[in-house]
Amino acid sequence: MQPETPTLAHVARLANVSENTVSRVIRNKGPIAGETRSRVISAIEQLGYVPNRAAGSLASSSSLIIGVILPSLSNIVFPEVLQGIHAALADTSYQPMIGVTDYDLLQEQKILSSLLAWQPAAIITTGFDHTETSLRMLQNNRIRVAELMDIDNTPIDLAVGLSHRKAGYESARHLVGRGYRHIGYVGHDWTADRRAFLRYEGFRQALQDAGQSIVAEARCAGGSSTLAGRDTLADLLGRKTTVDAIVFSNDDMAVGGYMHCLGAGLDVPEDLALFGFNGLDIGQALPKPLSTIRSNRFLIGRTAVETLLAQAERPAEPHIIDTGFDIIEGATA
Amino acid sequence: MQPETPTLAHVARLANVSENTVSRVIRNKGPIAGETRSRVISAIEQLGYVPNRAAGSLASSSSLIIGVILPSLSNIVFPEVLQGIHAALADTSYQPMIGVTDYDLLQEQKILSSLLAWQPAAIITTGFDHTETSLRMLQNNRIRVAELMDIDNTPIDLAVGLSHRKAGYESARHLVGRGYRHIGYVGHDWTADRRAFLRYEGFRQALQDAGQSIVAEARCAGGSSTLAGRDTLADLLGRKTTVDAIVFSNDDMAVGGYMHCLGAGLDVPEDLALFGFNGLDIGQALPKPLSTIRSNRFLIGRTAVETLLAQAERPAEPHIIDTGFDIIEGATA
DNA sequence: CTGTTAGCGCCTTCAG
DNA sequence: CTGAAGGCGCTAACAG
Repeated sequence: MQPETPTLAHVARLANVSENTVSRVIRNKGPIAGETRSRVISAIEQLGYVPNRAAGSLASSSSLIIGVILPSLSNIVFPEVLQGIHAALADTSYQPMIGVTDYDLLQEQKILSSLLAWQPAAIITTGFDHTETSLRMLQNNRIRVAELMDIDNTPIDLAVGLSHRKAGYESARHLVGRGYRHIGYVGHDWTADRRAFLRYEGFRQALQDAGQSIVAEARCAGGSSTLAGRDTLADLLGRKTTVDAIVFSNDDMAVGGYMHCLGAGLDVPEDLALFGFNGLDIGQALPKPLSTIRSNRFLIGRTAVETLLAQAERPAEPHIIDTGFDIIEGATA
Repeated sequence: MQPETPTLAHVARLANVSENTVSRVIRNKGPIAGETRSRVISAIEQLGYVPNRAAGSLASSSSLIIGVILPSLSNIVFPEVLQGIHAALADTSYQPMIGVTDYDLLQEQKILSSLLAWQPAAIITTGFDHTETSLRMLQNNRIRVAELMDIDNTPIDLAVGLSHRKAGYESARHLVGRGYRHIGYVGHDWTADRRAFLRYEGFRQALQDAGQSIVAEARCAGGSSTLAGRDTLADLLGRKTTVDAIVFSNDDMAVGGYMHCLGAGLDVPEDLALFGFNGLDIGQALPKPLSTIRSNRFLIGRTAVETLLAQAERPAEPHIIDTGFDIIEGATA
């Protein structure tokens, strides 16, 4: 009753050719007579044949899987990267296989090993921090590897992202250019988020280059969130330091800061200017759109996949693609 | 120079057993002498052996892949479901393989076919709407299938979610109970989001049962978003109908509505009460936490995986798991 | 408790 | 332009 699922052999018999020919038609490889091809194609359709990917992978020792390793899904930034990856994969036969590390390098290593067991065509991961073992696995494997988000370092094969250091620098320049002279910082824990730290570094450097310094700073424990942004800004303002502008570690925190100002009756930006990072929708939907930096997450994901698929061989030299960033003027700074 | 990647045969030789024994140790299957097992394990570790999943899948005609089909990644709700799926998969050897349909059933069918080509252990998808072909593929395949989010219908195998009709009903009851008598609705396009429609239906029914009706309603074209919520509420209020409370199609829309009130100088809930759906963090970070319904997305994903993995065979009767919902009182209604 | 024997379905290599 | 042969690495079924 279960109709036996068709294999290459079934298609071949029906089309009166060898299995090999069918395989060639499917993979668009080698010369095929037009007439033969159409005969094969109609046999495939007639049977509703779908190739068994496991068999294909085993025989060719490489699969149509793209391994994707993300630090988190709760930060909307990474689903957006994933969207870009999906968009680029949509018209191909590749499928993403996903792992989430929770910002834990050992977890990354475990996931990497599971993913490599599928002999994926490429691995996409985040940042430059990996365990020794992870690095070794990646290097002993000639498959392509993309490291996303950050470009302030040398990748194994390909890096796609933006300079967080530069982005941090520019946010300070923006505020200084607008005449703010008492600039503070509100952020979250850096240990898991090296990029937030790089932005902070750039920010500090820019203030220094402008003859200023950070007048006050507060960081919460744990990751970024709107609630944490609200509470951490409240903390900082409780210290009564004179502050006229705040750079936040990202938009989540900044939106939280905005909420605090609303609740506390502070006018933004007259009483306090706010500046974020990422350019999330939620920031742009505030009564006054958030001044921030757009970080093109979708583009990062899409570009990575496009670049990886364009060339199956790992290039001799590591390659870096800067997807850039833009300042969103907004109305809060 | 490339150290040949070790296979079962290498491990077997080193441990002085047959390949089969190694395979049994790895899969924890069949009786193995303790001494043999530890010899095999140390050989595995010594070689850094990682099983080739493609070969395993081919031989067993079933893989450690869980196919996951989501309608979208831009709505934070689905990444949250994905988190739940990941959490339940974390300590297993299963890997999720993900597809995104953009709310298009034909796209779902294509993704389903690609996923099935990997002979996954199970398929997790969303809602009850599928093409005929998709249904046939799922039914001819004895693998387990979960349909998430919604339980207002009969699933193929397993449904995990909540009754959106009931949730809509309860939101109206809440508002009526609070004394609101001029209740409106602000939503987005239902054609792609059947669940939003079900909530609306329940909402309408509850008002009717209470001898009331929807005094005004506005729906934007396209999906839900904070910006759309802001603009659509503005539209509705522009009509000058008397309204004292609004039920939104979800929290994104409701947060947008809150933003409109802030900008327009309307006091919430004195001038206008707002009620959402989902219980997103952002709603709870508003100066007044949003009154809404918590929909337990993480739990839905986790429960689905746990239930699917608990039993490899599809049960005789379709099964429904209600993950429920809670009213979050909040301060906006 | 362990080993032997056959494939799983496809792709690669080599002939023709 | 097409076909035949062999094997990818693992697991299932059966012996012993």
